[in-house]
Amino acid sequence: MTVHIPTNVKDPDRIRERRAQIIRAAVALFAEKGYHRATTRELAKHSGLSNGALYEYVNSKEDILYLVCQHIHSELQARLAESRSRGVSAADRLRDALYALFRVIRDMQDEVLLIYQESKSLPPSFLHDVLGHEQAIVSVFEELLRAGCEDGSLCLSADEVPLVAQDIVVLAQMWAFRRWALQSVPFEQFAAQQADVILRACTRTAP
Amino acid sequence: MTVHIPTNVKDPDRIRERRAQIIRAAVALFAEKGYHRATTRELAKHSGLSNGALYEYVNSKEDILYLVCQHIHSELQARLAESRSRGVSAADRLRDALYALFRVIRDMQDEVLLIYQESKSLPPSFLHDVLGHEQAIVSVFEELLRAGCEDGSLCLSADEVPLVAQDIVVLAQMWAFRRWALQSVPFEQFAAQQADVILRACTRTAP
Amino acid sequence: MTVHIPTNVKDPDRIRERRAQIIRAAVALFAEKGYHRATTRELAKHSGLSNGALYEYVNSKEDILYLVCQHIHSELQARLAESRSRGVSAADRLRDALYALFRVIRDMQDEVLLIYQESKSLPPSFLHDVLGHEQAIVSVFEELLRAGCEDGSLCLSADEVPLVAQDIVVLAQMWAFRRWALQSVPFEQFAAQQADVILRACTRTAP
Amino acid sequence: MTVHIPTNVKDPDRIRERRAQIIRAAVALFAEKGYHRATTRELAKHSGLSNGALYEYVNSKEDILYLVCQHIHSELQARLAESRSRGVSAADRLRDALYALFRVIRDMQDEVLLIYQESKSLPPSFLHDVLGHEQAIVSVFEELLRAGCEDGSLCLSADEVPLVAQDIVVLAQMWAFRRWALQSVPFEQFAAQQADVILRACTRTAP
DNA sequence: AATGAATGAGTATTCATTCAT
DNA sequence: AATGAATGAATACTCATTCAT
Repeated sequence: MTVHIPTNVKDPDRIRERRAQIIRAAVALFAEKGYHRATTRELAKHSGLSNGALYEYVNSKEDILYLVCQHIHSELQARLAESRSRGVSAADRLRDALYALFRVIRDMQDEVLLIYQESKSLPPSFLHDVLGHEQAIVSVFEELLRAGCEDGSLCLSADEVPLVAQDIVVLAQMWAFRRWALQSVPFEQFAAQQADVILRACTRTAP
Repeated sequence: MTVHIPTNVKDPDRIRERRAQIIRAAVALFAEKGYHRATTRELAKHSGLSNGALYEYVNSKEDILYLVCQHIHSELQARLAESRSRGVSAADRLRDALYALFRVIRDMQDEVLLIYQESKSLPPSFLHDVLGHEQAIVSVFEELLRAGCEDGSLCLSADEVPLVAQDIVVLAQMWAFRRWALQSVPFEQFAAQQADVILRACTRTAP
Repeated sequence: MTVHIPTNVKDPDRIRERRAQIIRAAVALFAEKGYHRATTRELAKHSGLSNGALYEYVNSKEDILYLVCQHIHSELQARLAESRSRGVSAADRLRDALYALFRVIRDMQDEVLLIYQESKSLPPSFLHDVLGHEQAIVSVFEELLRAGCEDGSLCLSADEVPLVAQDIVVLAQMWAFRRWALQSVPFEQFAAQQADVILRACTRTAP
Repeated sequence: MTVHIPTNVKDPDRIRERRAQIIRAAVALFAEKGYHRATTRELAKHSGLSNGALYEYVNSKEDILYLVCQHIHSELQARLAESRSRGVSAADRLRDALYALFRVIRDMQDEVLLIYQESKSLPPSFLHDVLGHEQAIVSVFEELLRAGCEDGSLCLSADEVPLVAQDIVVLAQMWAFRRWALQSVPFEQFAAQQADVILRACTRTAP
C-alpha cells in the first residue's frame, strides 16, 4: 500500500532519525513558502544535514513531499485512533469522533493545509497513496454513519452514506483551509456548531 | 476593492482584448500543469503574444495568476447572478440557489480547482482581494439563510448562519476539489443528495 | 541524413552566426580538456554568450558535441573536395588524394583527435550520423581503389577494397591520434613514407 | 618505468588481491559506460569493497584508470609473448606475430578500445607510462621488420621501419576501434586480408 | 583494515524578466 | 506597440573523496 523509498544509507535507525529531521524541516518550510518555493538547500540546512546528506535519505524533492504527506497522514490517523469513544448510541460515538477529528485538525492545521495545497505536486503513484490515506479517514465515518442507521440513532438513506462521510471530513478540514474566513471564530464554537450542523444533516426530519 | 494592475499600453480596449487572450491561455495552462510548472513563454505562445508583448499587459507572472482568479470569480458570480429563483419560501430559493451553485461549479470545475490550489501563490494584496470575492459568494447564502430563519422555512440559530454559509460553499466546491473521490457519482445524484443534506442541516429537528 | 537540432531563436542567420561562435569555442575547449571536463559555463563564456543564451541555440551539451563533430566533418569533406587531382592513372590520383588527406588531417589535428576521443559520448542517433560522415570519407578511397584495379595501376582483389580504404583513412588519421609517437617526424616525411607504404600495399608484388 | 601507487594498506598480497578485484570491476564498468560515467560507488560495489575500502588501495579515480590501463597492457604483452613463432624467415615470423596480435586484440577488444578512448583522461605521468607500454608493443614489430630487412625476406628502407611498425599496430587495433565499420567482416577474413596488406606494404615491388 | 555516512563544491539546465530594435 | 534575443541568478541533483567509528 505504502510506497517504499529506497536509500543509500543502510542503518534503519539512522534512516528513521534523519528522515524525521527532514520531515520536520520540510513541514515547516513547505507550510511557510509552499513546496515549489522551498529549495532543497534550505531543506538541507533546516534539517541540519548537508546538501549531499539529504540525498542519502531521499532520491528527489518529490520524495520529501511524499514523506511529509505520509507522515502527516499517519500522525492524523494515530491521533484519531487514540480517541476512543465511550458513547452508547452511534450518534454519540459520531459526535465524539467529530470532536476528535476537529481537535486533531486544529492541532495540525498547517499540516492539513499543506496536504491540501501541495499533494497535487506528487507524482501519480505517490498521489494515489496519499488519496488512499485520505479515504481511510473518510471510511471511519462511513462506518459510524452506517452504525447509526442501524441502531436508529441516525437517519440516512444508505446511498447517502459515502457522500456524507466525505462531507464530514471536508467540513472538519475547513478549519485548516478556510482559516481566513474563520479567524474570529473560537475553536470551541466552531466545533460545537459544526458538530450540530453535521448531526442534523445525518438525521431525516420527522414529517 | 479590486486591485488595479498598471500597464505600459494606453488603449483600454486593447488591454481588455489582450488580457482576455492571456487569461484564456492561462486558465487552460494553469489547470493543466499548475501555476509553477507553466512558463511565461508557454503563456505568451498560447496567448498569441510575443514574450515581450506579454509584459506590456502585465508586470509579472503573479499578475497573470491574479487576473485569472479575478476572471474566474467574476464569471462565477455572473453565472450565479443569472439564475434567479422563483421560489416562494426562502428554503425553496435556497434549494434553487444550491442547484445553481452546483451547476456553475460543475461547469467550471477546472477553474474552481485552480483557485483552490494556486491562489496561495498570490502576493498578499491580491490574495486578500480573491478571498473577498470568495466571501461575496458566501454572503449570498448568508442572506438566504437569514431569510429562511425569518420566514420560518429554515431553522438555524443566528450565530450559526455564517458558518453554515461557508459550509454550503465548501460542500458545493467539493465537486471540484474532491473529484477523485466522487468520480463514480453522477452529477445529478451529487446535487440532489448534497442539497438534501444541506437543507436538513439548516433545519432544527423537532424535539 | 543530418540530424536537425531545434532552437528557440528564429532568425536563421543569427543561428548560424551564434552556433559558429559556439562551435569555435567548443572545438578549442573540448580539444583542451575533453568533452566531460569542459563545462557549459566555460563554453558560454568562451563563445561570448551568456549562460542562458547558449541554451537558446542548443538544447543540451550533447548537442554542442554533435554540432562540433558535424562541423569538423563538413570542413574535412569540403577541404578534401577542393583538392582535385590531375593524375592520369588512378594510382596517381590516389597518391594525390592521400597527400590531400594527410594535409587536411595535419591542419585539423585537434579536430580529428577530438572526434576520435569524444564521439563515443554522443547519443546513438548523433553517433550514427557522425559515423556516416566518417564512412563517406572512406568511400572516396574505395572509389579510387576500384578505379585503380580497373585501369591496372593498382592491384587489389575486389574484396580487399573496403578494408584497404579503411586502412588508408586510419593510417592518415594516425598523424592526429598517434602524435605522441610521431613527434619527431616531420610532416613531409610522414606523408611521403605513408603514401609509399599505402601504395605498396595496394600493389600485388610480381611473383 | 612503471608508476608506483602508494597505499594505506601494508600487506602486499592483500593489495594485489584487492586491486585485482578493483581492476576486474573497472574494466567491465569503464567498457560499459566509459570512465567518466562510471562512479566510484559503482566501482566499489562491483569490486565487493566498501566506499572507504576502495580508497585504501587507491588514491583517486584516476589511479584506477591507470591500474586498468597497466593491467590491460601487461595482459596484452603476456599473451603476445606466449606466442612464439617457429618461422624461419623474418617475414614468416612477422606473419605469425601479426596473427598473434590480431587474435589478442580480438580477444581483448573491449580493453583495447578502453585504452584508446579513456587514456587521455590520465594525468601526464600516468599517460606517459601507458604510452611507453604501447611503444613496447610497437618495438616488437620494429625488431621483426629490421630482421626482415636483414635476411632479405622483407624490403623496407631503414627509416621507414618505425613508421611501419606503428602502422602495423594501428591496423591491428582497428579491429577494436573501427568495429562499427567492420561488423559484417568475419575475423578470419580480416586477419588474412590485413596480414596480406601489411606484408605487401613491407615489400618494395621490383621495378 | 574496514565500514559507510557525510561532505560540499560542482554541473547542466531553466525561466522570469528586460531591452535594443 | 511589438518583437524576440539576451540575461544571469537560481535550482535540483551528483559524486569523488574524507573521516569518525
